[in-house]
Amino acid sequence: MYSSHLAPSGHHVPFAALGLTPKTTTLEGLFSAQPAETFTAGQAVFWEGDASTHVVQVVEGCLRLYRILPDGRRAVIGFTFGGEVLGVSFQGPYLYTAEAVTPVRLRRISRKRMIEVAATSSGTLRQQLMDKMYEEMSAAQHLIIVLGQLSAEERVANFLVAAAQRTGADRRKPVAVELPMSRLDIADYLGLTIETVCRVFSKLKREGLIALEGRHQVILRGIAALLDLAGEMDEDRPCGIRVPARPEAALPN
Amino acid sequence: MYSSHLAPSGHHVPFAALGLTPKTTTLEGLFSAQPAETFTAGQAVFWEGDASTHVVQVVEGCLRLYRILPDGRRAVIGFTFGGEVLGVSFQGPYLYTAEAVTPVRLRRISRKRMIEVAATSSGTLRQQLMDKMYEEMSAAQHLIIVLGQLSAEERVANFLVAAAQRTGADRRKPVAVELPMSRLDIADYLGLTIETVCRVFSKLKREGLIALEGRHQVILRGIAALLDLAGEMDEDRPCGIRVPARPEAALPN
DNA sequence: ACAGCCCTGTAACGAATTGTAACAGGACCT
DNA sequence: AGGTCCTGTTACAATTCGTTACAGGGCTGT
Repeated sequence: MYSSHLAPSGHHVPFAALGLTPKTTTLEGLFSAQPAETFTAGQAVFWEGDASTHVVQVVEGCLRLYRILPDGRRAVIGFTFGGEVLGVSFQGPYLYTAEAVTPVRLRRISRKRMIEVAATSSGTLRQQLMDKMYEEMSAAQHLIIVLGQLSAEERVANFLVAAAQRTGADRRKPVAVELPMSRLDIADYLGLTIETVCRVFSKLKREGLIALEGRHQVILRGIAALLDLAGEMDEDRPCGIRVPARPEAALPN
Repeated sequence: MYSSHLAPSGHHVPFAALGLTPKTTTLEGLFSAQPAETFTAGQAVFWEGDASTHVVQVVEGCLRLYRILPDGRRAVIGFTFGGEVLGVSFQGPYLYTAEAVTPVRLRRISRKRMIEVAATSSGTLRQQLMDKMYEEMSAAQHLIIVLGQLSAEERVANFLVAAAQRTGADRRKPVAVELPMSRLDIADYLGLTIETVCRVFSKLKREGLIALEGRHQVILRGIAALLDLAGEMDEDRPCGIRVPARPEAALPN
């Protein structure tokens, strides 16, 4: 989401040309050697609390990541789309359940193997893993701010803009965004109710900022306005106003 | 915040006894070779957006970690206390500003050095770094759930229980917890206002669950009840009710 | 000691969000 | 085609939380 160290392949050529097993010095190399597995919508890929035995790369489709609270509430932590990698940072049990929203194709590598390879290979793979973790961390902290500080409208605007960005579409012109997940998924992700999500969608539609094409497609018309609504929290755009620390130094506070 | 992998020191003894340079195979060893720096309350250790040049271990005191939003709102991401390590997962710029709440003593290691050592040393240090990242990730996701799903009262209960746990105090008996940060810090951390935090504190006090000793100390009387209020979200206690995926498989959803 | 300031606590009010309920629309089944 | 189920939408009532205002307490500096 932040950097593009995950170079769009094109790096494996030498090894492929030699007709050898795919090189194991990049994440792509490792994953591409694995068979693709298929999951139907609603099927779980792994469960919260299970030993994190694998690292997953989604090839195609959409996963929702969530936890269930003791009282039954559900917190959706995130969504994973094709081309994205999942669960790199898990030294302990999986922190969430991953479930297919749409039919999904994915590849898995055992964590054990990943660690072995990372320990022996050159620094490239290690670097990629670290980058992935940083991305995961960035995404988590972004969500923390969305949930902690933003209003319902701001949250939805953020969600839409983030979805648009994920597709790599450029700003400034209307973009059609696929939202394969249900309104409930979105609500549980944004810490809102399904009704609030609907209401905000309707409001944005009335204001001409978006258009709804069926349940799973939204067309963003006023991206600039949406970005504005989103508090421009979309990108890593630190508003690093270096407020000189208020001189409370002497306080025991 | 979750586990206590950071054993409360007592590990360096052998090497120190030999009078050798501190071993570089553990985090503790690396840090203990660094001089302790001092920060006064309110002073920043690093700024959001800066290149993340160092990894920090807080020796004593309390840091608050926060980001400022474009419109001036402040989101406190977390607090770091003595014995805890900070910013392990930063491959890119710092994601937040770290500022001393109380006077702080800390040690720093340059990230460059950390990477070099991790690359050459045995797996121990790498393992420790990964564990730290997993902890950071766990903490972030815990906060996501607190901010996204819990009510004001549940959030405060959670905060108190987490603070108690951090001290390593055992449940079941009253614990005195130091809260060096201000009410505003707590409010910005929990996504509430200062007044709401106060109200909930008052309510918990009325109900006899806590007692307030001055502004910076809380005595938890009914930890069981607080845990209950907190939704028992305190520990990594996954309520992994393996709900068999609702058979929406056939849906295009 | 006193004034002044900041942080904190309390209460009344209002706004934002949520819950409830009723209805519309599409997908699937028979 | 008709019926049923599920998702999504809208309106209205209920609740939570934020806003505003003000009072108390501790620390600072004169």
